Amino acid sequence: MSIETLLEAARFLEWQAQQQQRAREEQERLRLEREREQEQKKANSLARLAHALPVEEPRIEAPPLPLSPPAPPPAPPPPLATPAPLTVIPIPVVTNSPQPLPPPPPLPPAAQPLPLAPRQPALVSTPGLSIKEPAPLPSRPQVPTPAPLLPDSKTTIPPTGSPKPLQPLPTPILTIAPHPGVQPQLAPQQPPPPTLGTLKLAPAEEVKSSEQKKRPGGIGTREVHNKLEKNRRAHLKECFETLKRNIPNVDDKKTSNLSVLRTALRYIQSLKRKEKEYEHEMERLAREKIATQQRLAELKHELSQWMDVLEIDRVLRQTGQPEDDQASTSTASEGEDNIDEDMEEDRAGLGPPKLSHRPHPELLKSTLPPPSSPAPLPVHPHPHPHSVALSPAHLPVQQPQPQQKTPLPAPPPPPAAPAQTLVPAPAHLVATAGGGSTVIAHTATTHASVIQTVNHVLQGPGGKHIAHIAPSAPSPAVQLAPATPPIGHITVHPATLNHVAHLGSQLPLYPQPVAVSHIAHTLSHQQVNGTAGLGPPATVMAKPAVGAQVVHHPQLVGQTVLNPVTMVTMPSFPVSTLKLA
DNA sequence: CAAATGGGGCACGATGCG
DNA sequence: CGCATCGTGCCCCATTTG
Repeated sequence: MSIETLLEAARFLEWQAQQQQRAREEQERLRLEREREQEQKKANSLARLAHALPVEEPRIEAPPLPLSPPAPPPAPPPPLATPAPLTVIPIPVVTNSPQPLPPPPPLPPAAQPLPLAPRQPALVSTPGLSIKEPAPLPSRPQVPTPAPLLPDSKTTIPPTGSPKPLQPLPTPILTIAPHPGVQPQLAPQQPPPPTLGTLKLAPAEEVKSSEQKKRPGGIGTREVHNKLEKNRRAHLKECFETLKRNIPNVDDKKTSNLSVLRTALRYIQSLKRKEKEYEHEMERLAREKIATQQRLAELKHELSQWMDVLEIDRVLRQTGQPEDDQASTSTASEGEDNIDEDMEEDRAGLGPPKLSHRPHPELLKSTLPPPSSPAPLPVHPHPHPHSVALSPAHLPVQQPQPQQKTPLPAPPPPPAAPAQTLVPAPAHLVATAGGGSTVIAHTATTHASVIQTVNHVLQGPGGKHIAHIAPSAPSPAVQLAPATPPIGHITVHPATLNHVAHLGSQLPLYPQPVAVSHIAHTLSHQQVNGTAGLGPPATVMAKPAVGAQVVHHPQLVGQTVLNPVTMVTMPSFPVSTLKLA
């Protein structure tokens, strides 16, 4: 026999088994009905019922049981495989055979089957059989092939010697079916078969019969239940596998279900911890963000305030001293004129023109020799860091000299170059010295007030203005905000100082003209102080004593400086801290 | 409405395997 | 020996039936 034939046989058996099962189910139903009827009709029905049971058994037995047990041993897998499905099926075959007799042989001891057998075939089997008969018929020819296989597994079949080869199978099946304890007895021996759970009338066990009655569908109750249970376990296993796959660092093979659960538990706990950590981190970042935003808002607010003050200054200038502007511009000296022109040019190109001038009257009053100054120097307490206008103001003052008068030979080296230091550094405070020498103290931040101051200084009659800027510090002495960074630069030193320039009240005056000898630049706060950044800015301002701390600017030495200006780069400080001297 | 019935799940014991 | 698998009994719950 080829494997194919075996397979075919197996298929056939399977199909047959299915049909048999159906038939069996129907038969059982009918049987139950009959039994009821019988019970009702006959008081003695119990005994008869017992008879009936044996008859049924043979049916069931046929395919399934024999197959399952024998299957493993016989080499032919295909037939074996079939058995599994067949296990459910068996009955039909028997039923088909009009003669229940075949089954009885194994059962003979019971001897009861006889009466029942006839009934069933007549009642149940007939209808069921009638339908299914066709199937069995064809099966018969094929059956032989499978039959041998099965028989191989168990010799029990031959003994049955039933006309149908399939029948032998049933017998073994019966053996399988037995009650839990009986299972081991696979042999077609009689006792097991009767025990079939499906058969309600297990003679020996009344209790079981009652239980079985509870579940009429019962043929396969146990089997079905086993199947379901198997599925459930399979599902359970699958779930464990899934769980295992979702847990990192788990050996697929080593881990038992228990270890999987433990590992999963640990993993979940670690995840929870991480989650908490991340939450804390998020909260921290959120707080940080809020704080930063608040800081930003404060800065913006501060900025707006500065802008307001600046605006006020502008208004004051425009309204209160229009004349001064005109005067200052018109009265500039020749040299100053040139400078003015330069400044104007610069303004045009670099910054808003209007911010350039209008010193504050108070400034002039306080610092200048009162009456003489036609153009008061504005002191702008508000060093506006962002005002663009300031830088241009400086540029004209300082750059023009090299450019116009005598082009400087070479661009000064980055650190020492006056041009660089001067130009970029926004003027903050300006102190002017009469007679053309001017000292401009300025912060690193641009401020329109500086421009204005410069303009005034330059435009003032004879360039002899003295601008005094003093911080709002309690003492008259110039005090810059203590925390302010060091003074940036003193960029230009007048070629000739005819006038006294000073910063604050403490600035020493130059009683006499000073010969043009050098150009100072880039004096740091510390440098001016003579101390390494320890001294407060205010004192620095005063002490620079302008001349004392000067550094030579070879490029500018000997050049004509019409309107010498000394600019001191000062750290920006709050406007509030400054006040006009 | 109570009992019967069916489905699903859990627990236990038995068995096989590494 | 531990673990997985299987079969089975029992229980609980929802639905059906009388």
